[in-house]
Amino acid sequence: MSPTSRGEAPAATITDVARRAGVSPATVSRFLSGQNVRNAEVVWRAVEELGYAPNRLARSLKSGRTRNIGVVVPDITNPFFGAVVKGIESSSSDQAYNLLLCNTDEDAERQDHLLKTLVGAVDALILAPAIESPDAPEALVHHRRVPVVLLDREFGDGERYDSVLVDNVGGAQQATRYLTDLGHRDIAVISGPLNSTPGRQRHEGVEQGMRDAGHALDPNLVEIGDFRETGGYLAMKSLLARGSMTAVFVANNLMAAGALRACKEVGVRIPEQLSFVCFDDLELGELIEPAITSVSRPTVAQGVLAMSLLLERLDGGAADSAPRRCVMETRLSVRDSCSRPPESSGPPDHPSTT
Amino acid sequence: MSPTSRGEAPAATITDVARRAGVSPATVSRFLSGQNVRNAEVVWRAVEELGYAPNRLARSLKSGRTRNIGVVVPDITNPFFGAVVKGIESSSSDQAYNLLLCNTDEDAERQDHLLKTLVGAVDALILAPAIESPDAPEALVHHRRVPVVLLDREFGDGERYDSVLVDNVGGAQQATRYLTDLGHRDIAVISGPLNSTPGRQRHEGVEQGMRDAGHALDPNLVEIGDFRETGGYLAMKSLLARGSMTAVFVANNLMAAGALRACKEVGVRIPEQLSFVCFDDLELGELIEPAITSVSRPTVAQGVLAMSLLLERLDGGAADSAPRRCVMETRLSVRDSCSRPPESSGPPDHPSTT
DNA sequence: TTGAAAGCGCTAACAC
DNA sequence: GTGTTAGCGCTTTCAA
Repeated sequence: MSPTSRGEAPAATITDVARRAGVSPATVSRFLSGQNVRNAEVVWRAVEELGYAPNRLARSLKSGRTRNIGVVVPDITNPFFGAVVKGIESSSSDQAYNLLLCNTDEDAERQDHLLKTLVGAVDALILAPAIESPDAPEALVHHRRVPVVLLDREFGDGERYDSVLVDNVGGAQQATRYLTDLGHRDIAVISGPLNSTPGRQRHEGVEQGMRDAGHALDPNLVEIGDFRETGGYLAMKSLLARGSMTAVFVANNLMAAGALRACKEVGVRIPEQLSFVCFDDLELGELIEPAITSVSRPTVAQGVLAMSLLLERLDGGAADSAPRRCVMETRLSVRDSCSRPPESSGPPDHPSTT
Repeated sequence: MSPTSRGEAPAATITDVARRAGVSPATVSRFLSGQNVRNAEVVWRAVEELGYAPNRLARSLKSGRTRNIGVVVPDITNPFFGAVVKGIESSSSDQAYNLLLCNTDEDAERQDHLLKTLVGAVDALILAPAIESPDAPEALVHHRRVPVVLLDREFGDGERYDSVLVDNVGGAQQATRYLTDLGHRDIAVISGPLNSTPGRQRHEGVEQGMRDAGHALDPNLVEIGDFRETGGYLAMKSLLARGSMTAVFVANNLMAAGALRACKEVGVRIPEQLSFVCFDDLELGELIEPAITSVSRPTVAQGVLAMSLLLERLDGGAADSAPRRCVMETRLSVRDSCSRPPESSGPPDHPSTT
């Protein structure tokens, strides 16, 4: 009663091939792994005729290696991670590794679950931890034998893994100084979660930048977001309702999109009424009016680097060397979203009334 | 000479647990699968103490099932597919399936390679084929036993798989009629590859819409793009150089972004000089000036549906029923990128000179 | 060069 | 309820 008899044959095994070729399974195995075999011709034909493909599961069980690499990111729809993944992909495919791409949705619990199921299914891991993870997740600690590269974010307990990071402090600091140089002093910040590496470091960068100019961050002009669009929107709404800033720094692209939406909704004109800088380039950045000045960083290159660190641990000799920490540089891309503060806020260097 | 001795112990096996608990491996296996066991307490403790986790490879080899689902998309950075993946994820996690997300980069060869390595590693597949695939890839045909759901695109040889699609013809047609109703007649089209389902169908929809209004598509105003940003940019550039259209329909979001960039570069004002419609909403759509009128469609919901079709084949009873073809509706989201054509192009209903 | 045999870790009969 | 046994498909000693 099966629809058609063709296509229903269970996949051919190495034994089937061996039988057909009149040799032992061992010989077929050797042939497949490129060793010299007397009847290579015959074996090859048997393989072809049966459409034989080795069972990866069995192979992995035997060898202990899966040739899979797990890639765990908090949000695959964030263009930043999308670009990183492209970088990872581009340098993994040649190496005959498969990528298991997974999304944690910034959820530590989900991440833990994911890692648990991933261990055993992958030979190595590239992990951009969810923001809520202060320490390495249990699943990771338990299985130290899998090489791990941390991406974009670290754990509080630190330097036990290879990592690929960017100079968050420097980037945010440079952006802030750009604003102070324009004459801004009342600068608002929409930061990311301070328990995440980029959230904390970018915040520090802003503080640093303010200090450089002899100012201090007004606690009343600080908002903490969640690195997501809605967080940025709400934070900006809140700032606009109560704040008196002339400029704002937003800690990532998604929140920046939300913040811009809030500005648009309220009718705040950028840069006339408010100067706007953010960390990370915005998707479709050139179409947005005005083009947003932002802290740019390598994205694809971060992925490529992460992958090459991993490959060194896997194939190369660097298996047991000390963890490496790579920090990549940022660059301020000046566009059209910043100007000098409106005159009304008083000449920066002559404190008038207060 | 190993750095530390701790953490180097090979992962505990079921036999280790059995030994420690003083029972047989089979008993441990039964305990783990929820059967009643006399010394459950003891076994449980042994599991805990050893930090035992079953080897998924061995388990899969035995059972023949991996509890992995492959998701293959042409471009993970396309927000459309990002949203679809979110939908897929949301309905898969509860079901204890892992997602292996893969990117083909619209490359048929890469896709074929991917599918080949995926077979055996997954129990099922959700596939949005690369545009170049006229027929089902060999890897798929060879392994009919894996349930497949086609997403967004079909193969030329058709209805052998479940599929989740949208009404491309209807959506494009509606958008076109919206333009003709506004009085446009010289409507340009930037289509996707005509050998892909959405490319062809959306093109047909435009032709249909033109016919409805008693017009015909001017071959001189048709460009074929590749569904990517650059393709849209180049096509628009080309149109602007030679065309005399008053409106343009762009077949997807990425090309629309490119086309808009081209317009901006050349200084064409939308909608005053050119009305603009596209298929698929644009990322950050609300921030773009003007907001672009587009054909919206379910995205997350498409993912959810695809996953539920798959789960029915996997767990449910529908294993052998006929393939189902689900076509979801689109909706025209009217925004600010269209207006009546400039007067100069002549009154639509009074053919003046010709 | 090749075949026989053992075993990777787990589960499912089958007997007790 | 439990232990024994066999085997999933493959690779890899070990002899020949």
